[in-house]
Amino acid sequence: MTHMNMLKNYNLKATPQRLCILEVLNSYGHASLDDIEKFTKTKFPTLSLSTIYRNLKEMLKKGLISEVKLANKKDYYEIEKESHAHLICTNCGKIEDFRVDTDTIINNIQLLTSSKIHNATISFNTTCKECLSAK
Amino acid sequence: MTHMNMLKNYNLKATPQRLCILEVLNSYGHASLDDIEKFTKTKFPTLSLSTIYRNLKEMLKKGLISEVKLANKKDYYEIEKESHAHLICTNCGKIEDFRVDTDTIINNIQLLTSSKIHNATISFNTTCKECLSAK
DNA sequence: CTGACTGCAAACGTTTTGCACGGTA
DNA sequence: TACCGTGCAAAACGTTTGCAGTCAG
Repeated sequence: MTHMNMLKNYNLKATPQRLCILEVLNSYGHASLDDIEKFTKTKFPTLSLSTIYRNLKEMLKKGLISEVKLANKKDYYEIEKESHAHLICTNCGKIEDFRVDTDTIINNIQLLTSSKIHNATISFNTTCKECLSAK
Repeated sequence: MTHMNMLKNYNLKATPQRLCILEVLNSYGHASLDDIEKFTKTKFPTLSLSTIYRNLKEMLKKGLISEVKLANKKDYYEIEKESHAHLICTNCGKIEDFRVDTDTIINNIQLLTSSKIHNATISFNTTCKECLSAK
């Protein structure tokens, strides 16, 4: 789906600024506020920080994007997609997605805790394949 | 182990302020900055915010405590303990620990990704047992 | 054409810092 | 006693807001 249509589907006007933010998120996979600011400013020198803040908030509220909070790291933003875990390389800083079958985990823990589980957030600190072989 | 000894083991002087912060973390299980400020101020009206900030930072660096970052929530702090997941009730806000066998999960993902996994961070949004039965 | 969106600047809340004093080991 | 830790006030930083002008639908 085009970013244009994504915005329309969530009832947000397709402004150049919003398209530009989605473009960063899409090409970076996971982008911090600084990433977004730097990237957008190169294409759009007048794009203001408040616009970035306002739009991230708006898109978060509508569920178009989601926020990734990691210990000892700044927050990252990503376009909403099917549930996945994050692999963070503590050596090179890279963040990768990894499909995990959360349904099985969730069912298990639901039984063990007698609670209703809505969703899971999972991340791993790693040394990635590339960093391992570089050593 | 006493809080006094915990501080000594990590080469931190056992000041009343630090003991008080550890006392909140211990009794709350998970405490936000506001929780800590409110609690400490009742026992210690002059205890300053900078002291709280400085000490949390110091204890985090030494590994005496750890930071819990949750989506749509402020940060929480907890005394470092064996690895566990967090169950967050989206109804009453309560945060509970839950022992999970991360070793099995970690071994699996290590094989699948050819990376070295150091640790896992896992949390679940839930409706807890009590909130479920209250309905 | 109209309401939603933007840029700018100012306001705001949170975290950090400098400094002089006080307390732990 | 020496040095680390504290309280206070000010500075720095990140985020939000008000407003007037602009643009997408």
